[in-house]
Amino acid sequence: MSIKKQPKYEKIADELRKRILNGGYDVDQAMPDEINLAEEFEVSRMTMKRALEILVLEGIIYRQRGQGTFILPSNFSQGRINVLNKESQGLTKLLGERAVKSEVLQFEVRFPEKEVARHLMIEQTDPVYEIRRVRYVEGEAYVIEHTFMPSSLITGLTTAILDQSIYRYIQEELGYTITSSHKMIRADKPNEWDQKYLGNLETDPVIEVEQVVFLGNGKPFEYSFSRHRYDKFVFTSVHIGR
Amino acid sequence: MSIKKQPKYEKIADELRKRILNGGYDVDQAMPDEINLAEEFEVSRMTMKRALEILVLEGIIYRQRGQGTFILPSNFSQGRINVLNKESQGLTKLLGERAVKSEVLQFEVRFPEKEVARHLMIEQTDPVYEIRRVRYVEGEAYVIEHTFMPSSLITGLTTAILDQSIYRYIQEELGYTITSSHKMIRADKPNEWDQKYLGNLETDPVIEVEQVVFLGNGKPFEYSFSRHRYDKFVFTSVHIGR
DNA sequence: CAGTGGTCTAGACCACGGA
DNA sequence: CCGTGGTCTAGACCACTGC
Repeated sequence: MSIKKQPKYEKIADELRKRILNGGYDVDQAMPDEINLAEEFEVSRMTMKRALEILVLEGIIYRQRGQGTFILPSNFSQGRINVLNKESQGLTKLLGERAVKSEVLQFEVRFPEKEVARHLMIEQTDPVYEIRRVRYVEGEAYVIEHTFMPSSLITGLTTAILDQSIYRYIQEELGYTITSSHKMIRADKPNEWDQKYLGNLETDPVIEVEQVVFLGNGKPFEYSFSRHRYDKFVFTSVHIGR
Repeated sequence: MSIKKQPKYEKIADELRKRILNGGYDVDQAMPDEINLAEEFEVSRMTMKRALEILVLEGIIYRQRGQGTFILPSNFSQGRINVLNKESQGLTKLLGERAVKSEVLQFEVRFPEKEVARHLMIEQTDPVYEIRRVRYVEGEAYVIEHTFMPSSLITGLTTAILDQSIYRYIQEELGYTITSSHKMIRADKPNEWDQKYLGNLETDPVIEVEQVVFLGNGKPFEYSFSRHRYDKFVFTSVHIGR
């Protein structure tokens, strides 16, 4: 449904990813070399390299000079919601079929503290929305979000929107693209809010994600603290190289 | 001191990173465009793109078609040790000047459980080292590591090495290169070991990192669980695009 | 030595944003 | 329209691995 023009290297990466996950290549031996793949997809070698590089960064394959390209057996199992380093979509999209509901605890406009203004790259005289929501997955509380957004940028927010997905509103109604995010992940002891709304015991830790999210025009539009139930989430991350 | 051949795009990225951090470019306006930069560094436009792409992925700059390349004000402050998504070096290197010491709690060779063998991509009949260490930074306990390594791959380990840095041994003595890692980060309640060795209270959470680390030849050599004091670490991660 | 992936080039063409 | 970054090419040359 996405009408977006997708570059060749992305289409190829998608196709190869599908093949690999469906067992289209033998795990025990090298995949076809990049020259053959380039011929098959009728692209230049550089473009094929770029497609393969995506899969390398996703941790799906590894490549070795003089040897070939090999599939990396997928590690790690589940049980918790897996928040990949490569996504910044927000819960609603992350879960797909599972029902996500929100309860709005706070929704107001005010002047930001210095720290908030700094992260949003605005002046302290530019008003921001301050929002607190509890997010429920299939009726169970999973996350408390505490979010700041510049009201001049994200206009027309209503509680009706907050009940659903802010991200969808920003992308579909306001027409912005969301391109990048900077996250800090840490653990913390539960505070009163966590205990009250996440149903946490005094001894249940929370995972807090402090995040700045950017639009395609380079402007930060969200500065938020999300406190997750420790038994429901895990954060994965792949690092390559040097 | 590194005798390694460094590609042009890395050298350029290093130089630009230095300039940006030293205030060499005005934050309020676009950096020189890629054509001019390519001329300055006497490389092709593609190579300059690649250098700039590194900085984009590091979250230092952002680029916009039709607009230019801009510096992204560095967000986030400190107080805890910052474990970047882009590193897999191990504590010793991460800290540099700060004194890191280890206390070896366990060091033996045995046959691995099924899960361990699976993550290390070996048979259950291939023996592994099982190692538990407490890592101290300036005399204070920061992390408990529980590590498995194939003994056929990482040969000649001794307690003397474990007292220092395993990674240094692998790279400098065994001559391997460490290229990538897959991490899962989660929070947990402290167990007996955490409370005993990290000096944690019953209510202090820990951050557990489950990790598989790979050598340049694609072989996993480490499967480990590191439990960090929640008040000493933070994990950062930058996500770009699409 | 042959076969692989890694780097780099010079240039074409496209897409987007602002004047 | 111009100036920016994004995609893609065809090919050269290099570096590493294993035979």
